[in-house]
Amino acid sequence: MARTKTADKVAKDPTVAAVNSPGFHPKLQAACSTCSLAQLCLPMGLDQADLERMDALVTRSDLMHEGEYLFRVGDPFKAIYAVRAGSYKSYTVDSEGREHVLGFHLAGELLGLDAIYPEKHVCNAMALDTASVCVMPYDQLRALAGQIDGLRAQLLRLMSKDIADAATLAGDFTAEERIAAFLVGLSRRFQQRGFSPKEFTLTMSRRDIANYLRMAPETVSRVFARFEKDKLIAVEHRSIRLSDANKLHDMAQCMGEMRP
Amino acid sequence: MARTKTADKVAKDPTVAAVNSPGFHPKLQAACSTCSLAQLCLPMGLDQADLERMDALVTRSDLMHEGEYLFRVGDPFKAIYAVRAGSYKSYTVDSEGREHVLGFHLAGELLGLDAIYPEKHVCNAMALDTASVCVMPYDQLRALAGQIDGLRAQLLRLMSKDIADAATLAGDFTAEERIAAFLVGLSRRFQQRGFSPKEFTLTMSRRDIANYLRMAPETVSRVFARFEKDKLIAVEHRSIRLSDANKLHDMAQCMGEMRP
DNA sequence: GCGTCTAATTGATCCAAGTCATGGTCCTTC
DNA sequence: GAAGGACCATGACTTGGATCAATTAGACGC
Repeated sequence: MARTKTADKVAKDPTVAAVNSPGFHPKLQAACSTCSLAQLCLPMGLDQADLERMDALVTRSDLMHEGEYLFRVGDPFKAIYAVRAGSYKSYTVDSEGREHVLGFHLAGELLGLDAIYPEKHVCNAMALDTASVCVMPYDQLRALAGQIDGLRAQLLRLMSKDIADAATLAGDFTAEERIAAFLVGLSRRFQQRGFSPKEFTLTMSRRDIANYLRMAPETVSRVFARFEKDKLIAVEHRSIRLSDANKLHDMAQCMGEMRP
Repeated sequence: MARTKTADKVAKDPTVAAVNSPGFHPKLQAACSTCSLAQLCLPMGLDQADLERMDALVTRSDLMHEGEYLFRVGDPFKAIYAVRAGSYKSYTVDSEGREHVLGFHLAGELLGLDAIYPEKHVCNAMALDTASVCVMPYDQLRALAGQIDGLRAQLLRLMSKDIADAATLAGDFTAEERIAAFLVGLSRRFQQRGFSPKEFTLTMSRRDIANYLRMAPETVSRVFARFEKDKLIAVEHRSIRLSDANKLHDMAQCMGEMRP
């Protein structure tokens, strides 16, 4: 069945929209020049002088807690965000009240790129755990991207990647293929961030995973159970161990890379 | 059922890869400064002087015929293309041999953006009818985007739009919702290009539409038939008349905008 | 420690859409 | 203009995964 009737209502009560709320005043300088994520993030490849110019425009948000919003649909678009720590999900709610998870965002990944065109946010971004972001005011970022070739190139690269990844996700694949690709993609992303690619903890609920992968939460449970029976993974609550990454990789192969 | 087993093999024989083939030498200057599509395309909003700088880097391709390739998976990424006339489809073929249509591209729309990150093409782009493109060598384009604020802004806007559109398409919707959104989206795009939003001709086959929308070709036929019975549309071969655009729009509402 | 709440699992049933099969229509091509 | 071949439409049947229902397991407050 194509559409999950379970693509259900928003889980959490709308709590504070941390960054755009009136009481929020990011003041802390961030420092791309000393950030361990710089090689995954926008400053990739910049030299020391250019990193310092980045530092001048980037500020960090306060710590946000699970369920808090970074931005909401309709908020004016002011800045691109880079996840500094923790993780976020982005999602929309359609006119039928169904929720659609667009992505999960880990440290070093950008949020808000889809708001450039309409100049307002078109999705909600919610912290999945204790998290924070670097705030890059778009006008300033765009201006700096005019001056620094490497920054401009990397911004375009990262947007290009988002386009390709979204297109892959849109493809027609079975539940098993999608889940395998999801796990393999997460594994790779954790590895890039210096964590174990074999064992990691999911910060998102089964419901969010299901919603992201266009299936019912029950299907996620069942496929996890089947994968466990087939000794591909070991699941316990939200911690996952990939026991047979090769087999999983084969199953995910058809989707190529995926960036959940 | 999630995956269309009918996500079938490539339809046409691989014919000449027109632009990247050895014999292809685009020489004709294109002229953004006099192009009627400039307000939809990359040069949107540029002044006369900047348009002339665009003219200097843009060349036009020869006319291509139905079934010819603009680029193929694995081709080195050299340029972004803007559709000048006619239409293209972009698609991948996965490791199981299933075809996945990523999009249909009309005049003024860009092709090749997903190749920036990997520096090679990750999909095939095939002409659906007699068509041509403007060729914008990426290195030069990126350099010029550093110098012209409006060009940089528009490039980022268009990529932002692609990200949002791909995410929408990835969502979980019924066959009827997806087809309604497809028709409404096409209608709007034809209108933007000065054609009737009520009556237009599909350049793509039912099979391509189905593949793009993640369903079987039979489902497209059946939904078309149902829409016709309900007096929403009138179909004859590949020409479509939207008889009740409002109703269609309501059905598509849940997907927001869509750019097939 | 005990009640409450929500997330997750598991089983039973159902249905939207996929698959298979047939026939029709419109091109080409020789 | 006959033969071959894409397309496309439509009916009959099947099925992957959704839905519904019941149960269990943590998490949190008091």
